[in-house]
Amino acid sequence: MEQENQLIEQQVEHFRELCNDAGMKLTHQRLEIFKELLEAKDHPSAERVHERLQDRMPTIAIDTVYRTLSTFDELGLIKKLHISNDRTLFDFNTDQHHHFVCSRCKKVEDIYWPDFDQTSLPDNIDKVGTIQSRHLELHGVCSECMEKG
Amino acid sequence: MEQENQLIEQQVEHFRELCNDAGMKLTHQRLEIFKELLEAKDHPSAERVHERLQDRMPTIAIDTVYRTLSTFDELGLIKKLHISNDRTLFDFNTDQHHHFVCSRCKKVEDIYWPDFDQTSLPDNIDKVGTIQSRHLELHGVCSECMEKG
DNA sequence: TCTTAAATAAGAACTATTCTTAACTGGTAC
DNA sequence: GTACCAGTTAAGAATAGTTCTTATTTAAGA
Repeated sequence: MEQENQLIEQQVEHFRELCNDAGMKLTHQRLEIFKELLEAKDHPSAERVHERLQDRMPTIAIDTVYRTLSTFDELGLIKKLHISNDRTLFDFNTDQHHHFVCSRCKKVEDIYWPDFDQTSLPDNIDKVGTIQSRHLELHGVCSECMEKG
Repeated sequence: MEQENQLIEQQVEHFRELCNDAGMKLTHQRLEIFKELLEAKDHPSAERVHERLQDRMPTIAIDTVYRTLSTFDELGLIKKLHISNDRTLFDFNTDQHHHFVCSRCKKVEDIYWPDFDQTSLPDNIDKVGTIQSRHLELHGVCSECMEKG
């Protein structure tokens, strides 16, 4: 518990610096959203994040959540996911990884595949442009849904 | 020209069978949208498809375009693309391929990478679920945008 | 030609997201 | 500590892509 608090304090300090470097105010709202994403292990929508903040910040506006998540995305703290077009999901895992999407329950799971990350792209890719990132989306049926038949 | 017409006639015949097999009426609207997608080499939105049909079918409703494209998606004739979350794009290329997305001009280009298509997925992927398809998204800056500086 | 279930047009409705505006606040200068 | 100000927020209106509702039309089989 001591260690955990210390770890969080470190992260908050890191966030404080980030805000400072970006010339951005460290607001209560931004800090709480930042703390929330430290704990999230899934890929929530903005609405879901807003819901989770209700206990601590009952008056925070959904607009603020959208705005803050977009800001964090620009800072590289998180990534927007465009899996289905009805809502944007947010990924708080900044390690290089990919995604599995269950076509039944719509669950999204992180996939690590370092071997693939290191393979070089097709030769003729230069003609297309300069590649900055690669993201693989695997679609199928997750184990839980498979068991349910 | 003779050959071209013949080729289109074959495709239309193929479409007629598809409708028949699916127990679906071959309507004027569906046929025109099908013909349109035979020629499209890009990744248009539903609105864009609707625009392109204006000459031939000035009274077709945007709703019909959305409905028909969804139907075609379910039939496997086309694929919905969720690149950015502000609009769904449609991919009329049914060959196995991937996509490059330019972060500046937002252009989407098809990428073929058969070697990757044949590599087996990570060993522990079975734990996650049964994989049915893979789709790679490469992000970067396209050659045209690079030249512009 | 008749019948009927399916499909369409038109526009209303819906929903995720962004915008507008007035009030508020973090950070800095005094 | 206090005052100031640019940046931020809350609230709700506005926007835009997409889907729904309903009356009308049509493809396809009898």
